Amino acid sequence: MISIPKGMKDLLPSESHKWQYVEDVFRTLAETYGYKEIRTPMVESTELFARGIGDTTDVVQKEMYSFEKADRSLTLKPEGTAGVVRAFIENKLYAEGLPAKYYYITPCYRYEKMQKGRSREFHQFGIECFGASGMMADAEVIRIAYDVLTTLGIDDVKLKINSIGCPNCRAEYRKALQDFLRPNLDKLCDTCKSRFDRNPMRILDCKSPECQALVKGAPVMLDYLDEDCRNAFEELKSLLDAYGVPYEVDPGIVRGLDYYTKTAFEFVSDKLGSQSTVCGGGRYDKLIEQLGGPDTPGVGFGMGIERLMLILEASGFKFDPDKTSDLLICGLGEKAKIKAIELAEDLRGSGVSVMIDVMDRGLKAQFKYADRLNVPYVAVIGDDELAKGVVSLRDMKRSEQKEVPMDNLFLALFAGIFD
RNA sequence: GUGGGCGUCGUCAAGCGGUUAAGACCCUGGGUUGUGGCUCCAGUAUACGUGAGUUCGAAUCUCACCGCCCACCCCA
Repeated sequence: MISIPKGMKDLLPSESHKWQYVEDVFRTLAETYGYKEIRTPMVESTELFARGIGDTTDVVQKEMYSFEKADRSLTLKPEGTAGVVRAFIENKLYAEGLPAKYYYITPCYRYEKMQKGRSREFHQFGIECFGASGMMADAEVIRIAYDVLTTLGIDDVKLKINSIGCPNCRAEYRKALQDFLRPNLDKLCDTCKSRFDRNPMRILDCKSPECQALVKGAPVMLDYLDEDCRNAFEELKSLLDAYGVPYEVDPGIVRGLDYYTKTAFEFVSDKLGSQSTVCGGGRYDKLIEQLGGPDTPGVGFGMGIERLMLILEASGFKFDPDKTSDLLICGLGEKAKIKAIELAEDLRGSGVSVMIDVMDRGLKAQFKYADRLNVPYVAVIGDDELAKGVVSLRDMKRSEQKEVPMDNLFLALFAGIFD
């Protein structure tokens, strides 16, 4: 047997309607806020991610699915933003006027060890808003993510926000933090020692108790924001208030992708095991320029669909039952089968979902089949019905049956003849 | 890359050194030749992850490998 590669998962028919529902909620909401869908390729130049995400990040250093083809290094997209930015620049979409507002639904690939809420292929939907430097955009982006969650009935996810400043204030903070930690450098855990130079901010949310203790009283990024960044953060908070989005400030939120500036946020849930983030995002004012575009600010988020599903399952969300068809037509005998096909085609032309048994089974089996698949109506055509020009239409829920003229089948189905 | 847990029919799940390896669900057929869900009966299945070892004898004990899950790390 050839089995599925590790870290991959089939989305089976019994689950797909749930995904369709969730994706539809997102799509609809994004468009409600004026965002348009953009679809970019699965495969991009490796360099796009190396430069965009940052070549010191874990994602780029050890998690990318990269391969060589015709002397080019290509990579399966590990996240959604870089591709959208590339498309924005390459197609000169900035010439169409700003802001540019896009949403996407895409698979992403990261070569990681699997656990709850984490797989090597995962799906993400997200939005990007390019061109706005003010916090109105950040607040709107966060509001949309919040809207998706609440529309899906999720009320126990917490929003954490932070500002990680601009390159200027961050450099200063970084120094202050390193000065604070340096005396105890050798007491930090091994991973944190290696973080000290590379990314000291990560030490702040290390889980080892020793590091936690050493980090107590460390300087906080928020205290090192320059005036512009500080004002922006204050403005963001009041705009979120205006939108009615509850949040808590968490100085520990540090996004793992290098391109973030100022606003950083996460929606976290306690239903996800140790992978608590269902949605993450923030502002990236230098990314577009860094990738060769005009100096254009941006802000966006990505939401993990698998993780969203885990939350929905855990909170007992009731999806609409998956209904296969509206009607099953049973033709008994050769002539009746032909008639069944004609009727079925006719109804399908009117948008009704109709099934006909293709296994040549007995009537009883066909009724079982309809029952198993939750088909609400069954129409039987036998010799009697053929002679009279009717079908025996059965309402499966009520266990009631009536003869209906063949010409009237469509009307009968929607006129509530069993009422 | 580093830890921990677990692998018995399609699914759930007994069994813990000697059994024809239970049971339930699912599926198929039947209980008046054209009617489902409930009930009754019957039927189908190459189920002990793989390979060695211990033993008269292994699903049951040992080891290795593989796979799955969870945690560290990182993130959606």
